[in-house]
Amino acid sequence: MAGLDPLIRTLEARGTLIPLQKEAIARLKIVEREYRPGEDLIKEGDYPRSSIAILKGTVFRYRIVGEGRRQITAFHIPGDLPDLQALFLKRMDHSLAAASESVIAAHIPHDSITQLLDTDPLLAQLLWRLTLIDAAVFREWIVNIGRRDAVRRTAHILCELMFRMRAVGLAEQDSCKLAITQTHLSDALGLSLVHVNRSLKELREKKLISLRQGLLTIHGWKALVEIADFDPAYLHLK
Amino acid sequence: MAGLDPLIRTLEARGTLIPLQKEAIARLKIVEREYRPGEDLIKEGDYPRSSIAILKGTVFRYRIVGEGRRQITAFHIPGDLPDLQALFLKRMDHSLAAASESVIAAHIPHDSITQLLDTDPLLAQLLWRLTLIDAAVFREWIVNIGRRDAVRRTAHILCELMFRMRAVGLAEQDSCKLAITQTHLSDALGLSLVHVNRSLKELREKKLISLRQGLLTIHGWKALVEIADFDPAYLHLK
DNA sequence: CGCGCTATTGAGAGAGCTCAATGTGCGTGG
DNA sequence: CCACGCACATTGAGCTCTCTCAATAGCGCG
Repeated sequence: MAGLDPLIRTLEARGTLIPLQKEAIARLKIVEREYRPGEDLIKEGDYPRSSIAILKGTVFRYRIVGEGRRQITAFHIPGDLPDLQALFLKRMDHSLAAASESVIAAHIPHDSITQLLDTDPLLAQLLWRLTLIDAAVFREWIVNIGRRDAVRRTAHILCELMFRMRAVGLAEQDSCKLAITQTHLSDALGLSLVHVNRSLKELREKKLISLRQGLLTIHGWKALVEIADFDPAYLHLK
Repeated sequence: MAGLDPLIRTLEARGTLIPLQKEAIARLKIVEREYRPGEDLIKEGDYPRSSIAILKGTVFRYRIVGEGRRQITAFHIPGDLPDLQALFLKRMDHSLAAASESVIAAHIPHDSITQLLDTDPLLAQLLWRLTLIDAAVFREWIVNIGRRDAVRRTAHILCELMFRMRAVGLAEQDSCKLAITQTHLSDALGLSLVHVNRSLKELREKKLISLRQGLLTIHGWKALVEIADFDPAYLHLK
């Protein structure tokens, strides 16, 4: 029963589920699999036949461009469905990988999702909504990379991650477990590793954050939000 | 009857419509409205009660950040549904404006869209698919802004726009009408106006493109695609 | 104990930015 | 029909934010 609990929490943070729907989700036949740090869950060009729900760990989407330059386009946390779009966009146009910690993912066959959608239009709407929120986050990332300098940009992504972890009950106090390295951050922010390190240093020296060994802590939420110009409206949480 | 033809062409470029579905779309009650260059169609914070189908002209989505820095997150061309997400994400988290030419937009009440979705699950899937493709384009923009230098980045967006115009029959030969200025491009690419001008100059001097008075022409498609590292897979066209 | 991954710091180089001036085309009023 | 205003495009020049190269440090694990 515990299996898809994270997914249910994620759905409830963004919409409403009645008990019957939770039961239907809990009844889904899933295959759990563990992935090593850095391992790909799906590769660009794949045609997945099931969708993934993250149960544990951090996952990111990425594309390699030019001569090995990597751009991360999203981070995903437990409860997320990072490849739901493959339900209707058959071919993967990007890859999905486990971040610095081993990841446990539930594979849900497309067939059973489709079946669920057919019988429950409201749940279908909620899943659609989830993909729309993904898109809203992508837009915010465009804004972040396009128009904020390195320190604000770094601050913004940390605000987003903490906010999302909180929304699904994965943060306690001001801390949450986030197994991402500075290399991940640099590839997500379109910055160099060195510059991310210096931006983090600046935030650290202002006593706003600490990030080490997979633990993100925000000591000065208010000031960080101010620097980042962070407005959580785009996350469309309840 | 001519009203929503651009929308039908856009849908058919990304999925299949049977005659019955086209008729249902053609029967939708719409209100057409014209917008002056620069005018907002929708503003951040609005709660739209209808969705927009662009019939003529170029539209863009944007957000203002910090001290008036604008980031454009998408361009939209005739046939596009640039605010379809508002169907399930009630509050707009960004604005929508007409580019340099007057725009004609059809307003389709959410009620009639919802009704259509309820009675036609396949059409619902196609519209869902449309929003997923939007998201794929957002991802590509993240990659473009995050990891490509100015010239490649500029080349890439021009490839995308031309490709999309072609897909809905709005390009002839190597030219298409695109009423966007260098200011729009700079806000879309996360570059300064001056630098976009210089990037365009470089592409122009290599005899690859020309862009003036709202007409984009690509003289060296192959070389441009090469420079841009452009792969249209992310547009998920048929 | 040493390898490998991640983080940190220094320093020089460069892509892209800002400020500022000039050019160009078009619509409008006299 | 011409002068003017306005929006957009172009070019020059100096500056700065961010990058790359390179070296060092810290930590966990076999």
